[in-house]
Amino acid sequence: MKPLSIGQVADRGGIGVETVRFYERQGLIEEPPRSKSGYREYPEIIVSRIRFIRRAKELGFTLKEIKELLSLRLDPATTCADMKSRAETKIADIEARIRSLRKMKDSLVKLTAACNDRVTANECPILEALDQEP
Amino acid sequence: MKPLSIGQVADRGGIGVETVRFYERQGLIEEPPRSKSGYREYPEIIVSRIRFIRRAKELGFTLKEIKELLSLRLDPATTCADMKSRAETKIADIEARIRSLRKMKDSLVKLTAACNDRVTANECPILEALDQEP
DNA sequence: CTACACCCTGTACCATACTACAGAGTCAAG
DNA sequence: CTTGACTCTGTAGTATGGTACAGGGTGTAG
Repeated sequence: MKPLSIGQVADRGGIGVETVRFYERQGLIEEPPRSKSGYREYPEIIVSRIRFIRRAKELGFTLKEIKELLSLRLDPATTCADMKSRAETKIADIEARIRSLRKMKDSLVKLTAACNDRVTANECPILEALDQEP
Repeated sequence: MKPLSIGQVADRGGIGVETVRFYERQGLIEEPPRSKSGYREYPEIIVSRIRFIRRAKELGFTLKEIKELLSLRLDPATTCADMKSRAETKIADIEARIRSLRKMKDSLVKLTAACNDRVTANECPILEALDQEP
């Protein structure tokens, strides 16, 4: 089991070398031991750690939240219920963002529909709407 | 029609004084004339300009996009169809973001459902999923 | 032995949309 | 005339998630 260089870790994790160092600075991955010349020497396990980070990012977690998830994972007192609760909070969060985006979309759809009604007129309903009183 | 001070403009527009200056630096509002002591003196119309910015932001446009909308508005060659096309691009954009969020949500919902199935087990399906191979 | 890829630290930079000063000048009320 | 609120410029900081050097040292293949 030879230790991995930072470049090998980056490749296997599907991220950049700079990003690995960035995650280290952010406390998402711990500082690995160094070779006598100062090179970082990673155990294989770090790759799954990076995969964890990537998957969690895909699920909408921020790096700050992922840091918490990672420390939860290491804590033997963490229960499945703890993780579930985090996931549920994030679900609520995502739902709120979806609702907000849907509101934007609905307004825009209404405005473009109004455009269709008066293709010939010079005044544009979109510009008019944007000038409305609060 | 007395000119408005930057503070009055900020109050009426519902934004901060620093933000008014920031918008000026960003080219979203033009530089107003100055009093003999160097104070900015705004015409009333600037307030609707700021309202325009605020409403467009609420619709999901970035400041950069809003800057374009504002210059389109001033250009007499701009047609309602131009505005409609911008709005449609933004709608597509918002829909993509909604789809992406929904994907995240679905994955999280599945994971929390898996949690329910094995409340007694020690291993957590969420942590397991995050450790999966790419 | 030389070339070239890789690694090191530290710092600065990208976009986004502000926000917060410092240090100075101005305006209006009492 | 003083006091306090307001304004000025310019710069720097906030959060987010990286990316890009510069200017060195290291490791290995031919």
